[in-house]
Amino acid sequence: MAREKDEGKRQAILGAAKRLFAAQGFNGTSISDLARETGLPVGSIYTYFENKDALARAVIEEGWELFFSTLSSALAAESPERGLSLIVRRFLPELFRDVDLIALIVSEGWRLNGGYESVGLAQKLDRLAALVGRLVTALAAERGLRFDFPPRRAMAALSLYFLGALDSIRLSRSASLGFSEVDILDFIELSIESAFGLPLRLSLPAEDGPQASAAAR
Amino acid sequence: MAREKDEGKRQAILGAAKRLFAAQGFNGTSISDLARETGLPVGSIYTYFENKDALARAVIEEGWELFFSTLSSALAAESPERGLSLIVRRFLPELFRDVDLIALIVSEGWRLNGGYESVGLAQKLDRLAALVGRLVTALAAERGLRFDFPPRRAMAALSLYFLGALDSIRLSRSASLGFSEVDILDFIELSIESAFGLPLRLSLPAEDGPQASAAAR
Amino acid sequence: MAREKDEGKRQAILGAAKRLFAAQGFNGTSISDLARETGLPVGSIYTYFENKDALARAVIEEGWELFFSTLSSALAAESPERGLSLIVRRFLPELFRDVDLIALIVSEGWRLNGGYESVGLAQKLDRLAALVGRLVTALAAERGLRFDFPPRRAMAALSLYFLGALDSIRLSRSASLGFSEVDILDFIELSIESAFGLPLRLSLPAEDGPQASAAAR
Amino acid sequence: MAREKDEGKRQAILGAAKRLFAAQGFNGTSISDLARETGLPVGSIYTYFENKDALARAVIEEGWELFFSTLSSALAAESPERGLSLIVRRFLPELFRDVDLIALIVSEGWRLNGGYESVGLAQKLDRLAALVGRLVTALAAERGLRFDFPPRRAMAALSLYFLGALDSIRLSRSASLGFSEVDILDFIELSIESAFGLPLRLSLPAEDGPQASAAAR
DNA sequence: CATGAATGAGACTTCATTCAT
DNA sequence: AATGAATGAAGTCTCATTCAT
Repeated sequence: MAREKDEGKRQAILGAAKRLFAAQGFNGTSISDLARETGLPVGSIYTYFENKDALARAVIEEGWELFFSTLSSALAAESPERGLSLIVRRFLPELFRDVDLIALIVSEGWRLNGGYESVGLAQKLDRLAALVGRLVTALAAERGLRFDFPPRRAMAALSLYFLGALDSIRLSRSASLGFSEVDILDFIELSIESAFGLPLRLSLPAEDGPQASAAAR
Repeated sequence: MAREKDEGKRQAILGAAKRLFAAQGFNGTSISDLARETGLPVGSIYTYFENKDALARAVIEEGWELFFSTLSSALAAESPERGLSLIVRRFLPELFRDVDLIALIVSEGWRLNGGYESVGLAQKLDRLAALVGRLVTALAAERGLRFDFPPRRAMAALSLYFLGALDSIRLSRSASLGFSEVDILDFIELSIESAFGLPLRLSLPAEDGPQASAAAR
Repeated sequence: MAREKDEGKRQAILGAAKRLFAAQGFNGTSISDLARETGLPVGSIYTYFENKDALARAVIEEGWELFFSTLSSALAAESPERGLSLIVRRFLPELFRDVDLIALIVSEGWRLNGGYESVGLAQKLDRLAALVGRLVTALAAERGLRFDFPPRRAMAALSLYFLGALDSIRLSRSASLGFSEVDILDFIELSIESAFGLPLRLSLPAEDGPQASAAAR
Repeated sequence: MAREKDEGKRQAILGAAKRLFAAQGFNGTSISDLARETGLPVGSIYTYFENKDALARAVIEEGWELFFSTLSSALAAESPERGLSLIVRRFLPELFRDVDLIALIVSEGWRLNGGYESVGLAQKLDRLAALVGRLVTALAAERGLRFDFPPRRAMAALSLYFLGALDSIRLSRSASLGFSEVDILDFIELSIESAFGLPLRLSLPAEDGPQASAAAR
């Protein structure tokens, strides 16, 4: 038999693409950029991905899959409270390391052949909203709170916080704007605490505080 | 004789660039696209702008200038309360018509030769933050509230809300995500009301209510 | 005003394309081949033709137009007899200098985007058949001959002779097959003479005999 | 163990090549096309043929060999009259099923590395001409006719009819030109009959008349 | 021998920018 | 100043052929 497709190379390409697409945009990144970055010859990129569009879609798809599966499994066996803590203190910081990936989805996704539909964004967000929605509802019930948010507004809020956090962090990283990731996280935490009337901070063991994620960059 | 460097043409180019850069990205828009869109010959673009980068910078610069001067003058003579109302119900919806321009600034701005520095983003945001900060502080004082937000976190919050709203709206427009601009605005309003304990809705004359922003798209 | 599109360059490209497409096939001819052949930079080819397909279509279109208009005007004011002589002794030899053009139409035309339809071949042949048909009918009438050829078969015969002559000449030029253009012409002449019972040879002034066309290549 | 260089695979490749080269041209057919068409891996093509050129030469060579041997054996034991009938009514229609193969020879053959020489076209045509020439001479002698055709012109005539028929049929198949294969065959038959003053039609047993060729397409 | 991943030359095409007119 | 043809670098992608497995 001949050589098998080298998964390592595939991942290398995917990684380089994630980095460069996010950094320079889809149109601003050339296949030769990817070749140079990975050390592979141009032709090899096409051994692993049908074309540039397909590569971008794969970046988005696999990035999302990782993100979502990490999130769900993280929340699986936790109490609502701890779940929310986890999201803010563990999951978001981790996610923020891949901030550029989400930027890619948001700012370039629809430019791909076929637009957002081809990336299945609506469906992805629905799943995400459902996941977080369940958590919030459970927590509210537990606390005896009643949110009269219609689902539309809940999704809007979720989207605003999520995208806002991501973009703010991206911005704060590439320009010096006077605030950093920690400030964003603190603000999110504060918002949640005041919305639910509970101190998230206390419910988390100390092992990996906000400082860590702040130090990440 | 009459005119040298016809300002009308300059504006036409600027307008086309704003539209096309935002719609197709900086790299996805060619000078011929701009020529076709404006009806001007290719060469004329270079009469008014040194090159593509300079054009993008001008788009951002003038877009921002307009945005900022509109905002400041809108807030100039108003009471803090009305100021906040105005921002949410008048200014933001108007801003959201140019949502793509801000996206351009955020997602492509730093890609320009020289990065955000050449665009002066930090400085721009500082001015914006100061403006809103004054408003909020005044309002808080008036209401007897005490925010212990350090300026860093205040800016983070502002950035999160601002960018989050913009991106969410952008997203909701290009994909069908189950929520729309009105939901975003409603959520922002609610957040402010609950933060300051005041009903924004009431403080605004009826002429242009939330329906307007809903109808906007 | 800027430079005007240089018709000379356009013709140079067209000529090179005619030659090279016919010689190496459409797929076998690269744009750089054309650039090298014309001495123009690659980009300039695209100033004059939208793309390779459009160039091929133009080659065919303009070649045909020239061919057909030459033919019709040549026949306009002639008696049927002289018309037939002209075709065989003047027109065909001239046409045979562009033998490669017809080969291009026949062997590559349908490979173009859109096939023969996009080239309008059927219509072209109809016009040609009508033109020759009128001539033949007139001649037959004059001579008291009655051809019971249904139009289908007449077109078939025309096509066979026409394409057969062209391909034979092409072949005899690129390989050494033991016969040449003159032999083809002689045979055609003989066929016509025996079909109509008239000596074509006599009816033509001597100025430009078969030798000339033979010497042409 | 059983087989080295499986002849079946070789034939599969050859068949696919004949089909695809004729349909899409030599340059328009990729080795992967052949691999896909045959179900063989790319590498195997190179096990059976040194390279693409060699494959094309083999296609032509073997196609011609088959054609020629079929023709000679068909004519071997026949009277000249029946021989001619056979050619027109049996052999040509059969040949016309592989019209694209001859087109390949004619239009692409000389493009191969080395031109027609490497394919031996001149020699092939000589053999063909000799074969048909013998037949015609015999027939003429039998009928007491005297053709003063020099061999050059005879070959020219043969070539014209042969190539003309092939190209006309090809053309009539890919475009809708108002005539079809039957018309071509009828015209050839008529030409022969009038040249030799004999009715071909009658000399052939009924089993496979002109209808067959009509039905052929 | 069989396989198909690897490779890099080269195909078509676009485009920012210049500059003759 | 106005125009748009000219240009060549660079982009995406294909492909014949090789060669590790």
